[in-house]
Amino acid sequence: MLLFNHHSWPLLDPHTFQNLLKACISQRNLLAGKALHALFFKSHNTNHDISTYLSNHFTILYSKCGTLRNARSAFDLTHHPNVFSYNAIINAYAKHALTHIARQLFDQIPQPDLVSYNTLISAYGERGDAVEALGLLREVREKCLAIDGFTLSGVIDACSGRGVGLIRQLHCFVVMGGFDSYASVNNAILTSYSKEGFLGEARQVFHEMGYCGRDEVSWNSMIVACGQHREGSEALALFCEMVRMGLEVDMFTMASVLTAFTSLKDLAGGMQFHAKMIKSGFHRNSHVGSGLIDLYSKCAGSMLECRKVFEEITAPDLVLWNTMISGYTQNEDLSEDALCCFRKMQHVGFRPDDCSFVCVVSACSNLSPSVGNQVHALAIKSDILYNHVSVNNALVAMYSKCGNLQDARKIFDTMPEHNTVSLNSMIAGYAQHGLEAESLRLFELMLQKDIAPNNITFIAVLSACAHTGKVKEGQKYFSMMKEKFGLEPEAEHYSCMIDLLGRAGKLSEAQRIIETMPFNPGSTEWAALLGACKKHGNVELAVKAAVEFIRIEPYSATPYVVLSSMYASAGRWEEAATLKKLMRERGVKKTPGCSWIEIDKKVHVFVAEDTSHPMIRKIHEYMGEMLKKMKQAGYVPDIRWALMKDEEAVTAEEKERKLLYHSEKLAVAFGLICTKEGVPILVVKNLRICGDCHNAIKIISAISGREITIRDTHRFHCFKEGQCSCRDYW
DNA sequence: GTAGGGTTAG
Repeated sequence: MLLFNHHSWPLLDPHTFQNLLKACISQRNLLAGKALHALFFKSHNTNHDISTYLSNHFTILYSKCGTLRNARSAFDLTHHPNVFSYNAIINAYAKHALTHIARQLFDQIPQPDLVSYNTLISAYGERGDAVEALGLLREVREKCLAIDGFTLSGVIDACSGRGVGLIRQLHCFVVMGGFDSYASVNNAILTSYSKEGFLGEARQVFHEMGYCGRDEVSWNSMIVACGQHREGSEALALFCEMVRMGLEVDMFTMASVLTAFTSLKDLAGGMQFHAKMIKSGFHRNSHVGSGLIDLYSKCAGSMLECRKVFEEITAPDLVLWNTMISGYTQNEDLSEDALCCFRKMQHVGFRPDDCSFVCVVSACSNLSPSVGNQVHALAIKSDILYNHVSVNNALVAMYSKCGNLQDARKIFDTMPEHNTVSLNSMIAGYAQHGLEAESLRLFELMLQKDIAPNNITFIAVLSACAHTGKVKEGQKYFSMMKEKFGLEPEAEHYSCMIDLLGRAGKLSEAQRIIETMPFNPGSTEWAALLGACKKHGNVELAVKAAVEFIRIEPYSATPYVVLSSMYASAGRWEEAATLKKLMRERGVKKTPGCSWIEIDKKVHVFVAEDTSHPMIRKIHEYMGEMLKKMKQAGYVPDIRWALMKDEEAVTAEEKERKLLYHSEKLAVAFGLICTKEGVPILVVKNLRICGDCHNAIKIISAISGREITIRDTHRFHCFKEGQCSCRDYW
């Protein structure tokens, strides 16, 4: 665009120079801008006004082009920075998530104008800091500056995710102030309603905008809202309408449509759409690519496909990398790959942002605790914890999943502020560890502090009640959900209620829930009922639950295994054998039990009766000795838990020996051998802990004087001085 | 000189 050379500079009059710089700014032409900057230094321009004008505009240029360092030095060289260049540099810091520096600069502006306020509000909006954003809004009003659409969309964005009540208030404010004709404001309101789980309200905003009041962003936002609420066909209908109306369809639209397919788990539809996009070249776009990667990782579980998509992208951006990391994270077996991807991303020059950390930290929940510590250290070094509640939340969840409730609480107590997710993570952490009193106390605190609970909060609260048999409380919270907070219970809440009632022995009430719930019950609900039947020995209801379970998930071993062991316990051997035969014929395979433990940053894996570990002889010897002591302390092996192949005729002694070599016992024994007196032990298991192991480890904890924690697929069992944190209610 | 639409935690 700029054809000149520096020799022509003396001939370039200041106004032409100004115009050229303006052109650089509007076209974001960094290269030409830098050339102009070099000329500016050589020019020794004596006109003070023009010189000031130009200095200010160089700050704006660099800020817009995203080169923060250049922007800062241009800003520092400006003797009289005007409000324009202040605003530009504040925005640049905000875009780099350096809100505290943005704030410092804002405080230096002699007379901040509305744009200054808007810029800072949107910076707080980006990090969801409602308190600061609302404070600034108040200031704007006190100064009698006229609020505009930018102000409000920033404030709404900041308040998004803090409960629908706040959004309703803001919506009211918008209508009263006559801002409901601003597309941007309506778009922000629409999105906030959707994020809070209120699709109806989002839809209403969209409809009230009318065709003339909408812009492309409105359509895209509504498509995303539908996708998030699994209204995929509505999303697609909107997309078709957009095309029919001749509206511009861009990368955002494409990405939005993809979220609809993903939420519907409609892989085939998504793939067709992918094919169409290949024809139009959209598939090379990073925005669209992240939608595609999300689709393939969530619906196909195929990271291979994701990698193919990734390789097609012309200019991968940070979001694309984050989506890849998140894809690996969602697949528990690929947590290591998530970590690799995180490293690679940094290697090619991307600085991980809050999202990257959130994804990688949650992958660490499936890895050894020391990896989590390392990533935590990196987060501290990257200075990301101060600014991002989300990363702190992920750390709380990671530490509690890794069995380290103390560190989880430490982070929770030191984080700069709490939001709904923070409370959810901590409440769920306590619930998983069987500390329901702490869980419920925190929930009450949440209500006192006016932090709005959401669907996830209630899952944690209800599961805390279920884990400890607090039926009445559970029922109270279940009805509170809808009555007090307008939250519609989802399938998972019904599962919790079935679990709560079932475990407490109220089987018919649990059955009634499953029969009357407003969805078709899935395998989770039947599994909860089946588990309850096993606990309370109701074979007839168990058969019904198992049949339904198998109908939904024909290849899951759970219903077969549970039901056959129930038959065996009831002495109904023939039926137990028939079931096992059926299982074989149908090719249903039982997942082998497997436990792991980390010693000196190395993970040791044990499979039941596995003899491949180099120290296995020593472990067996140790267990033999331990068994003697255990028996003296009153341990009676519960051979019902020794699941044998039906054709094997086995003696009680053989069964006892098999029990002794269950994976969790081997891992615990290994831990006891390899660590010093008094060091707590953490073992992770891929299935639920077996009843005999539960009993045995209680006794081992007393004999060895150690704290032993087992994390199974349902919860934590923390054994100490002969007792388990679950108080045997599991 | 400033916004709202793609990825993320429980």
